[in-house]
Amino acid sequence: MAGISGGKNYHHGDLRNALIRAAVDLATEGGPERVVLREAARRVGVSPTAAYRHFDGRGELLRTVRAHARVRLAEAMERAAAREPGADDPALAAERRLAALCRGYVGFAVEHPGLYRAAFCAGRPAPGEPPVGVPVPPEPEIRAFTLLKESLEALDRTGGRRPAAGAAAWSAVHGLSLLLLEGPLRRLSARRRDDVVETTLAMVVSGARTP
Amino acid sequence: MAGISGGKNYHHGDLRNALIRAAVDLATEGGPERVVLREAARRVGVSPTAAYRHFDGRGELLRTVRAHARVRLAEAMERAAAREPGADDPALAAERRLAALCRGYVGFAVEHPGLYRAAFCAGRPAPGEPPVGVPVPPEPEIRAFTLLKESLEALDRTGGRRPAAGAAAWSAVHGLSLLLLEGPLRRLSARRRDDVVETTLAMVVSGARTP
DNA sequence: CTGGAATGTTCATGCGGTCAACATCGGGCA
DNA sequence: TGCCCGATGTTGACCGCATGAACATTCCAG
Repeated sequence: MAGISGGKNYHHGDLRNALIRAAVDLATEGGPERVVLREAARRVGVSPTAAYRHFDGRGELLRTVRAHARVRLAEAMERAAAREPGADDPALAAERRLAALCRGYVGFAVEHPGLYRAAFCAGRPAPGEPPVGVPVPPEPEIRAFTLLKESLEALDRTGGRRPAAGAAAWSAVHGLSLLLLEGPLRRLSARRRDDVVETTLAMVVSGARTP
Repeated sequence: MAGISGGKNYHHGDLRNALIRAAVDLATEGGPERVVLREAARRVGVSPTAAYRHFDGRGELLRTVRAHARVRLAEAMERAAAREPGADDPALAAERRLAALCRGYVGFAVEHPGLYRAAFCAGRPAPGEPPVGVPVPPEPEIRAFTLLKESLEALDRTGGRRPAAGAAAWSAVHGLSLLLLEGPLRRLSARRRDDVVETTLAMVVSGARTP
């Protein structure tokens, strides 16, 4: 057992998790492209190749970080929705929840740009890393999307809804986040940014309602 | 003059443009991360460092490709809008144009994934490339966005419109494109993809209209 | 106790970005 | 006309990164 014994000298004891933590830190600091195997190893105080005992390579390390980031994103969305006051009218409540989830989504992206970008980085090989030949394995459901879908289904029960509205809503918040983070909408003042966010949310909600 | 004389031996004659062409090809094939200085030079048949006589480094080469890609994107949008039949009702015509522009946008992204991603890649340094210290210079207007804005202004003249609706519309098409390209919406059948696109477009149009 | 399985380390290869020093070419000025 | 300088390429070298092979160190099961 790796138990509480912690770090010996030669054998780290919990290298895998230590590397993940370091990699998540790196992603938080500079996004997925900053997740560099050697740097993670360095931070943990171990030789670069040691990581290969726990990961297939940089790709798998990055995928692990991505999974972590997706969980954090979903948590942020749920927190935002939980803060939202309820409403007597179920239709109104459904709308509010949808908007709150979206706000949580964009808020997470703005507050943790690197992590957010890591959450959706493709497994695309970076230059210097040979491309994988294997077909991409099916990915697990992304909770952030599930939340949006469920929220839209709730709206559904209170009125008409367009099919595929979930993807449309997701497109809007995802695109907005990226434009704010690294696109031409970056360096918007917080005030103007909120305007854009609210306008987009209104679009999402009204777009989901029109049948 | 570099004239028609073309390629001597030692002096290429038009290296800059040849490199740009090669780099655009690379981006078309594999997106911005495939734009590798050494490879571009290789394709042109020149030594890697020769590129430094014409570009500040990989970063500038990539920025040049990005500018090119943005122009191509705008052209695709305008072509799509031009194909759209007019309408007697100016309001209807405006809606149609907006939808057509968006369709052109997403269509370009789907048809030229690499180039599209290159169009919006941040100047973020790739690993192996030291980060630039200089503050990012202001970027020129992006024509794709201008087109959307103008289209929304036209809609405006025929009815109410929310402020910042341009950014909202852009967010939707941009996010949709990325989700289709490298996000969880990739490997959707063409049929389902069209469904999602149309639903998103409906969201954009209806969202722009509600005051 | 002890030997094999785990887990790290060292060494080496190959690719990419970039810089400095050197080679070539071509056109303008004496 | 002829030569020299600046523009344009080339070589060679350095550094970081991803990875794989071979070797070292521990630890635990038998």
